[in-house]
Formats: sequence, structure tokens, C-alpha cells
Amino acid sequence: MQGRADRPPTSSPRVAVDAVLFTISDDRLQTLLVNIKTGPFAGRWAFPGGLVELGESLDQAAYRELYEKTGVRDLYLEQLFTFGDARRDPVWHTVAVAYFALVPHFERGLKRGDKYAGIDWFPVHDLPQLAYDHSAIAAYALKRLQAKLGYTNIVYSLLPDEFTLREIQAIYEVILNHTLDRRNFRRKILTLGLLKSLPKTRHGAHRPAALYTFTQRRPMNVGVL
Amino acid sequence: MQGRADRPPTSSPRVAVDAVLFTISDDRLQTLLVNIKTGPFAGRWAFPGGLVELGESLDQAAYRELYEKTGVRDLYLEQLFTFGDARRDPVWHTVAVAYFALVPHFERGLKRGDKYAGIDWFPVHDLPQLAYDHSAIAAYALKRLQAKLGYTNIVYSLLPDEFTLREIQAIYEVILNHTLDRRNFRRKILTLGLLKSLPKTRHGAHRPAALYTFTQRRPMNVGVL
DNA sequence: ATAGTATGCGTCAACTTTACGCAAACCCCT
DNA sequence: AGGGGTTTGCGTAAAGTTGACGCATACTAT
Repeated sequence: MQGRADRPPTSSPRVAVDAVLFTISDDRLQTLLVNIKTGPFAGRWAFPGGLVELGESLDQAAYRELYEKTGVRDLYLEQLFTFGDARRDPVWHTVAVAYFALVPHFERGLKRGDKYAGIDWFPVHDLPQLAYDHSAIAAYALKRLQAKLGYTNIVYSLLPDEFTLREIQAIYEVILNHTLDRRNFRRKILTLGLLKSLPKTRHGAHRPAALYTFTQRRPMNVGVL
Repeated sequence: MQGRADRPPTSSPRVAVDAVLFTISDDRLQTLLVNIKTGPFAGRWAFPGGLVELGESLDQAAYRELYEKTGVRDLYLEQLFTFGDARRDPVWHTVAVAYFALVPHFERGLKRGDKYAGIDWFPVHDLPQLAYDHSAIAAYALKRLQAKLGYTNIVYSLLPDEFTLREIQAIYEVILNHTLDRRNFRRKILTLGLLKSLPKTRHGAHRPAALYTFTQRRPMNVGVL
């Protein structure tokens, strides 16, 4: 239930959205950070985000902020958690609704505008000191991303339309940060039913590998959860 | 990242917390609802909640609102999801951070004050029409509660210090809304490692049943998730 | 004592997971 | 042209988990 004032609040927490974008680059899992220009966290890195506007849904705000600040569009953002400690922002009490997504690596769109002192990708296992409580957000987002590998097709955004099992396995290994057995991975990923094999093969330096595609190129869960 | 204004927002969404309290009463899973007195949803039922105050964390706000409106204390609230559709509250754009908890049944503390036209428990499978988007919140909370049965000791709050396996199984059956095999349930719940058996038995109308306790009487997860 | 019922223990089949063995298919080098 | 090296595709055995269910035990009620 909400309060029932007929006028806007005179003094209450602000609402912001923050987006944790994951990608794979240089065979490492990386996240997009912006460098803050002013305020008590000037010089520190943080996840891109900003205040929710009146009349705009949280999802809309997340997509808008991300587009305005990084140029990224056409991605699927998923709500992660809401961080609401009163002192997480020393300037003004700000509740942050965190989102996360897996996106293909890109460099274009970065470093536009002068809203920030910088914008760049950083390896998740080697992040700089972050502003606000963004370290906690990072840890939480990574855990969720790893869990989702097991029952969603979330990695489709990192793969071209056709790919080999080796290629999708490499992505799983980078995200999970450990190696997987080829033969067990094949069986596991195929029984999930998210892939279908194509009557084509890719020729490389060795035995040709069969090509696969995702049956659906949009967010899908498998199972009841 | 948040905005960096040095003064409060002049016009932005409000932040509210709502709490979905589950209990078991009359062998049914029920939730606590309050009846709204004024505004566009006057007469409708909704989950108890209210606006977050400046300087107060979301968790604090959830506990405070719940205490003020229902008298319930000493419970463990867990954040569920944040609902932020711009039109979910027709009066003023209000973002709602939903919480949920499983609590022992109580009647005391209800119907105090005149903030609401009523306050009562309703069976989750037979809810009245709810205000705002609270039907969606109810569905989401139930799903999460059911999932948590499998890997947490969340039901401890519904059980006395000592209990039989039959008693804990009954709770699982009511929440999951289907029967379970006694022998398989025993094996499953014991391998979770959340219970320990006592050298005592409870005598009833039939063969005495062994008594068990929770090894930890606070929220615990089992496994890596 | 006997019938009735709930508890405690165990088993079997089906399925899943983990750890590997091994041949097929290709490139590269001599 | 043939052999070495490497990667793919397929398969299998052991261990663990899940679902269905048989059955003796231990109590109360009559």
C-alpha cells in the first residue's frame, strides 16, 4: 500500500536506476563503468545510471539512462535488486534499483558527451574502487548472472547466429570462471533444449565442428522456476 | 550511479514499501491485508505498507510500516521485487519495494487504530480484488515462498521449538498446495541438514513420533545459491 | 487381545551427474 | 603421400538423486 497524499512528497528519498552491463572481451568477463566528475565520489568509477523521472516506469528509466549515457540499445535488462541504505549516497538519500544484462562487446558509443570523466570496460575480477555501494551491486549481479547460465539462454546475445559448441562453452567458462568438461557440457546444453543443430559445419584447423543456433533469440527460461 | 543534486528532488516518484505476510491458519496459507479508506482504491484490500521516510533504509521502513500498521515485530523480512510502473498508483507515481515473510498466525495487533477500514487474513487461493498492482505482487511472492522451501529453513517461524516430521510436512503441503510422500519428505528434509533429531518423542494417539529442532533458528540457505 | 493407524526404515527403478576412454576428421609437416 | 598433433563427436561406467511404495513397529481404542 502506498501513502495517499494528493500532492508530491516534499521530502523523500530519490529513486535511481543503475545498470550492470556484462560483456566478454579479451577472454574476460567485463563490466561497463563510468567515472564520476563531481561530488563526494569524484574520480571514482560507478555503474551507469541516473534518476527516475516522474511518470516513467523503472524499466523505461533503466533503458533511457543507459542509452543516454552509453548509447547502448536493444538489450534485455533484468531487475536485480533494490539498494536502499540511507547513507549509500552521502548527498541525498537515494534508493537505487539495480538492473543487469549481458551484451556483446562494443566500444562505439563510449566516451560521448562530457557528463563523465570517463567510461570504460573493467574486468569483473579486477575492478577499481567503486562509488556508493556499487561493489555490493557488482558482487550480487555476478552471482545472479552465473546462476542464470544454468536455466536460461541468456548468453545468446554474446553469440553470432551460428556457432559451435566450443564457442558457447568458452563463454560459460569465462563467466563461471572455471573450466568445464566438453562432453558433459555438450550433453547438458543440448538437453536444455535451447539450441538446435544445423546441417552445416565450420572448418578450421582441425576436425570440422557442427554449427548450432538458439531456437529462440529472446530471453527464455527452462524448467518451472 | 545517482544524480548529484545538492538539494532534494522537486518532483520525482515516491518510494513505498509493501509487506506480504504469509501465515498458516485453518490449514490454509493466508496473507495479511488492510482495507483502504480513501482515494481511488477506497474499499479495496491491499498489502500493508507506506512511504519510506528520508534517512531511513528500505528494510527499516518495511519493519516500521509493518509494526505501525499491524503491530508485528521480530520477523525476518526479505526483499522480493520492486514494482515501478508509473500508473500503478493513479494519485502519484509511487515505486513500491515489496517484501515478504512467513510469520506465525496472530490476531492481536490487528484492527488497531483507524488508519484503515479493516485488517484481516485472507487465503492466498481466494483473495479479494486488490488495490494497485498488488495481485501481481501476491503471485510473485507466493512463487518465491514456494521456491524457498526447497533450500532454506524459512518455515522455522511457523513451528514450535520441538516438532515432529509430520508437523513440518503439513506446513510444506499447505504452502506447496499438494501432498507429499511421507518417506521421501523425511529423506529430503533430513539431508538438507537444517534439522537435528532430539532423544525425545511425542506421544499421541498412535506410535510416538520422534521430535526434531532446527539447528539454527534464523534464516539459513543450504547449497551455494 | 485385536483392530486400526501413524511412524520409521528400507528397496527398487528411473533419471542425472561426473569422470573419462576412444575413434573420426581435419591440418600441418616432412 | 603418410604420420603426428589436435579437436570434435560419441559412448560408458560409477556415483548420486528422485519418485513410488512395501512392510514391520509401536502406540491407542475397544
